[in-house]
Amino acid sequence: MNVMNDSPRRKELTRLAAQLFVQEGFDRTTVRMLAQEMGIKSGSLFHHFRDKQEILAAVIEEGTENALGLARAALDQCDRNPEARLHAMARAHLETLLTDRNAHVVALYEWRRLDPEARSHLSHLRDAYEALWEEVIDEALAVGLIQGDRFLVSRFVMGALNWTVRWYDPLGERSPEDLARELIAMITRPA
Amino acid sequence: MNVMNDSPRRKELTRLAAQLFVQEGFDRTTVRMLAQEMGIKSGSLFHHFRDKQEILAAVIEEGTENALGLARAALDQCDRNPEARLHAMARAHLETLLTDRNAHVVALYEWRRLDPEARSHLSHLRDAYEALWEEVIDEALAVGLIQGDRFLVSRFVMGALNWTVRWYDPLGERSPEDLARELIAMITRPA
DNA sequence: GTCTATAGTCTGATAGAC
DNA sequence: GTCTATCAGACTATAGAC
Repeated sequence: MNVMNDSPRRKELTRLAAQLFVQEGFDRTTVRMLAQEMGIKSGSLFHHFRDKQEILAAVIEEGTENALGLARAALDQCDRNPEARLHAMARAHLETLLTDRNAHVVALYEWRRLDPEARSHLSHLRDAYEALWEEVIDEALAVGLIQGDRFLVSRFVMGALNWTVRWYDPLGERSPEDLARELIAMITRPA
Repeated sequence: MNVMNDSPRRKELTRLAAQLFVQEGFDRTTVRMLAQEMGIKSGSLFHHFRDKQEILAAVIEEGTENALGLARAALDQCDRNPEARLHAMARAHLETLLTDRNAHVVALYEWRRLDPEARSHLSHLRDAYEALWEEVIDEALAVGLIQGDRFLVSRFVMGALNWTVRWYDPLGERSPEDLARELIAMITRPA
């Protein structure tokens, strides 16, 4: 058994699993469905992952790492303007969720299906991502760009963003960029 | 078989099912768990409901009807002030979601698990509820209380509200009323 | 690394007695 | 309206050959 490695094969399997978990949900996705999507038989799956739980953990880890990396990159390309930074975070977040509906969606919507050990192992990553958000929101509060309670504002903003998965139409006319701009406009006060 | 009736017994069973569906999710809730919670054996369940799907449909119907009724009642107690009406809607929505975490949560989070027939049967109810929201948001847009695209604003607001289920702590210090006030303050422009 | 074959468990649902 | 008993199928995971 070849668990806990980072082989390219495992990466690819994780990517395919993310897709199925988004389409069907974790509970309804069977190991047979996963294996078929990967072009192998269900028994072979357990050479790469100890059990189904480990597949979920791999997907969520990848999704959160990816979101964190993209958010940091987006912030690095900004100047120190709080509105630009808020916008960059919202845009990066929406692109990880909506562009090729993948691992980040699973991280958000199937978190509760993780067993306790995996959850505590991955909570650091998740906290780091949320801390980045709270940092940017603090900056916006500090200059009066937005007002209110830091905790509530960040939860409301992330809720508005995360819920887009439920109604966004990738074939429609609006881009993730459009959504980010409208959301930031909605919550910020005119200068 | 006694399906499609409105006996008090069935109402009570629906209420208990809602609770389990919220705790465990629809897929992970077995008919045996449902039966035990109701104090009967699993076979007896199918005297009240044709199948597991019908239990879900009953819960979602009840949750949406309840939310719709409470929203209408809240609006009737308002004057015509758009901000008061917005606040009343948000508060009613949060109370159905957070006060005794019940059928409305299932309606929002397990909608995709409905089979096509049930979905099309219940979509009228759902649409009526969303229409109420868009009406109130239109009123706020008309007087310049909020700005932006009607469709996007309503989706963002409902996202912020619906996501509260994931982080709200009923034992914490904030009431649904507090949340409603903060959210409306966040999105409205000073007069 | 993938296969076949299957163990062992749990699932939704039914039939018929009371 | 509830019970017991059970069916038939689906599920995760394992063992051992190649």
